[in-house]
Amino acid sequence: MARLNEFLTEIDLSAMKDYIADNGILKVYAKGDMIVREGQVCRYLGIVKSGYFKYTALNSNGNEVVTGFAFSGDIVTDYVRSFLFDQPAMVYIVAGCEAEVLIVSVDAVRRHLKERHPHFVTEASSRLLHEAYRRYLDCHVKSPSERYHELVTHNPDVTKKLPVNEVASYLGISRRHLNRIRKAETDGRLQ
Amino acid sequence: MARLNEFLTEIDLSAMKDYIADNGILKVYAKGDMIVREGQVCRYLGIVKSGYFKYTALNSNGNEVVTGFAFSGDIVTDYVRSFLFDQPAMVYIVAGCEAEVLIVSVDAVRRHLKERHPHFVTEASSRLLHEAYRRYLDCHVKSPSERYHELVTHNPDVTKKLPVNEVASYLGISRRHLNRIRKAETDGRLQ
DNA sequence: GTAGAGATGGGACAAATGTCCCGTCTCTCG
DNA sequence: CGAGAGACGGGACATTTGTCCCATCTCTAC
Repeated sequence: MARLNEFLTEIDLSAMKDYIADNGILKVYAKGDMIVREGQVCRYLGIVKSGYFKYTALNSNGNEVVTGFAFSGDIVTDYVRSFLFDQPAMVYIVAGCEAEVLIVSVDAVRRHLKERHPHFVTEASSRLLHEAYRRYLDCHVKSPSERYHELVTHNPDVTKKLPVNEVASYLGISRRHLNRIRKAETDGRLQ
Repeated sequence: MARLNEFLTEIDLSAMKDYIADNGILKVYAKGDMIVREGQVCRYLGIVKSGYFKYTALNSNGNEVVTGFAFSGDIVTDYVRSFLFDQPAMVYIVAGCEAEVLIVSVDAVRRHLKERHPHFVTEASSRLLHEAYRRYLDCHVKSPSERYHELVTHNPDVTKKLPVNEVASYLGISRRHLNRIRKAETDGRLQ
């Protein structure tokens, strides 16, 4: 159940995780604290120990849109831009509630992996590409309610623990509409 | 203006392209012919010499949804599933009109790159991940008309040459609605 | 305990988007 | 030239989805 960046995917990140477990220091984030802002390069990489983070971006109206999450046990960082290319992040990474994270510097992990696990980046990028591609196709091919039902079946815990606002935003719909989808579901089940 | 898979991105694929230019054989596809179907592993990899291809998938109603294109000069193949993992494609690759392609086998390219350009996959996967991620964010953050306007400004030729149906499907909206967006645009310009 | 903040479900209405359909236009084929 | 196929723009209407709002509920701070 490892998640690098916000992709809910089954990638073997043990090389990276072991390094963090051995070298990380514990940091506590209050709700709303950010690991990185859009436009900043993310210098840290962590494993979530408690609480959760959301990845967000701003739309043209200046409203926050949730693009992904990192829960307990997940790796949290801006892999795609900061880790790979030393470029500023396109997203914010925000604590959804008080959260503990074991963090190390991106530079240190990069050095370690390059020396000890030279194929890590090839593997991780390829598998994340696979996942990003699947998600891209999902956006095109599936309706919001289809995606909601998949989320519920694959990650039942997620939909229960998170605020409705954030789930709706993640699905690309309004809170009001997610309520409608949920109501239709329970109504259907009651008949 | 290289495109690996349907991602319109500026990746240096010269190593791959040079190999195809030297070893490829020319194949002609009629409109509607497929390079690969969903569920098949794609064994070929090509450079489009004339015409164009569309990447498509089926939604839950069984309707075709366009997820990307490959135009003249672009590489066309199922990189994410077939090339990387030898897994069956999640998409169809269909000739949008009569098209000529210089093709080689995926196996041959893979062997060549592994020997002569050992960093190719790391590079290509990382950059495609970057592009796939950007697109994923776009889906979340931008409205259909915002995406239409970006498409028009970045690829004006594309929107002119393609059937309206296919552009609309690629943008994730109906043909009717794309017409509305276009009309609003010209109306605005006339005032 | 109590007041305030924030999350929640849902009503009423507005806006966005899809579906169906038609007349027109262009192109090909005979 | 004439007929049929297919792409196109857009009207009319239906459906989906968003916005605004409110009453309720829970939790926290004092």
